Amino acid sequence: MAGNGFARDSCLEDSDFFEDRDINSCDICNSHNIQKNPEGYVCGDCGVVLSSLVMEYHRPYDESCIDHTPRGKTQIGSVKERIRNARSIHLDKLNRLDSEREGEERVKVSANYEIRRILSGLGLSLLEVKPIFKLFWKIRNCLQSGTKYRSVRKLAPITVYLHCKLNCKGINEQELLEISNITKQEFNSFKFQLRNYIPQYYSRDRKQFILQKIMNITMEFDQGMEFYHAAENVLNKLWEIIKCTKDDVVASLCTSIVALCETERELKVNSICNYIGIQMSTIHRQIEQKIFERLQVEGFKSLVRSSDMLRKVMIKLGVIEANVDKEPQPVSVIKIKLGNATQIFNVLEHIDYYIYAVETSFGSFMLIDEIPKLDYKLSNTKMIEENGVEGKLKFSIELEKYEYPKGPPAELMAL
DNA sequence: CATAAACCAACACGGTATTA
DNA sequence: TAATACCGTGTTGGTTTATG
Repeated sequence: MAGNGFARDSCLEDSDFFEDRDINSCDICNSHNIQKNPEGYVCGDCGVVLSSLVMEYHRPYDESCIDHTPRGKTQIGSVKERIRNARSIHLDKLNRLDSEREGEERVKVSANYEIRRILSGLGLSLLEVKPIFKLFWKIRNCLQSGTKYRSVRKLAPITVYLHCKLNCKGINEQELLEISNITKQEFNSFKFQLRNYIPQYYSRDRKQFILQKIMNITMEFDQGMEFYHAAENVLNKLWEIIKCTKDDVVASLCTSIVALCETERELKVNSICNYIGIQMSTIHRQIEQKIFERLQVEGFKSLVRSSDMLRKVMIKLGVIEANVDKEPQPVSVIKIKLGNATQIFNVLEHIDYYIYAVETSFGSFMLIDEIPKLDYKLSNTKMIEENGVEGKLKFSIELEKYEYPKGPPAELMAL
């Protein structure tokens, strides 16, 4: 019998031996009146509980016993015994509960191990293990058992990634995928599902993360705080237009705009892209689409060739300051066409802060940020340039006739 | 029948040859 | 060597299909 399907259970021989053993006499009085109850064998005459157990405990649970089991748990009888027992269903349940608990504990250990492995593989600080594990456990408890992302090998890298993103720490997605046991498809499809488990991921403060990147770029190219603040300004002013892409791209876009708008143009867009690890063509397309096409500024040739034009647009939008001394005053008229404005409550921001979705003449919506103090009861946008203090050019948007949004789209002149 | 996985289309992004 | 053009690949987010 021994050595059949249960060969892995090293105690099988013992249990067979036990089953066959003759328990028909009391250890003390040698009476043959032996009663069996669920807990053990009792002598019917003297009431002594016999040392022979109804069930064997193959795994010692007594502290004085040395625990040789690799999994370190107490097993309730052998498989055979559990099946034969009258209360086998109950025992089975207990056993399952027990192994479940063990499984969860094993997951905890291997998750910690895996998180450490990934962090050190990426050269990140191991101080973050605890919060990452917390996040891991939180997500895991949201996942139904049987879901494939519950496995440590898949969930751990995702959690590390999330933690870094949520805490504004740089993380290289490619490296992460390389050292972890998860495919790109799985990683991405899970990222897509994330909003169900970690809603704050989608409302996280991306700006902070991007600003960190901008700071890195500033330091890398010795640009000084002026450059940083200019890029920060670009980020804030154009946020609603440029935000729909990766954080890295937004950071490089902001710095590239500032670099292109500088009259000397010492800092090359190319080198920014190389540093961040994106392609220059990405910035090219971003500026072409997000800036020129969105604002319907005609005449974009290519990234660097159109940098003068970009500078003019930025000055007109009040994103960067005009250099009054050297700069010839802009002559060309830049038209920004906007349709009807609709007021949207922005849940992510302060309670009395509104952004406006403006339908452009080509159907899509453009969001205008940073106009919180306007009287939004008036609509039909009209952009008016104001001469503010210190010769700075500043725009405000006047909203009229909000009650009649069906009127013809207003063509706005930003002059 | 509910949920996860696979599929798909649009478009964002990256690689590279060519050009200035 | 930087800038540009072009095209292949990757990503996204919704829809359909499979599965238990």
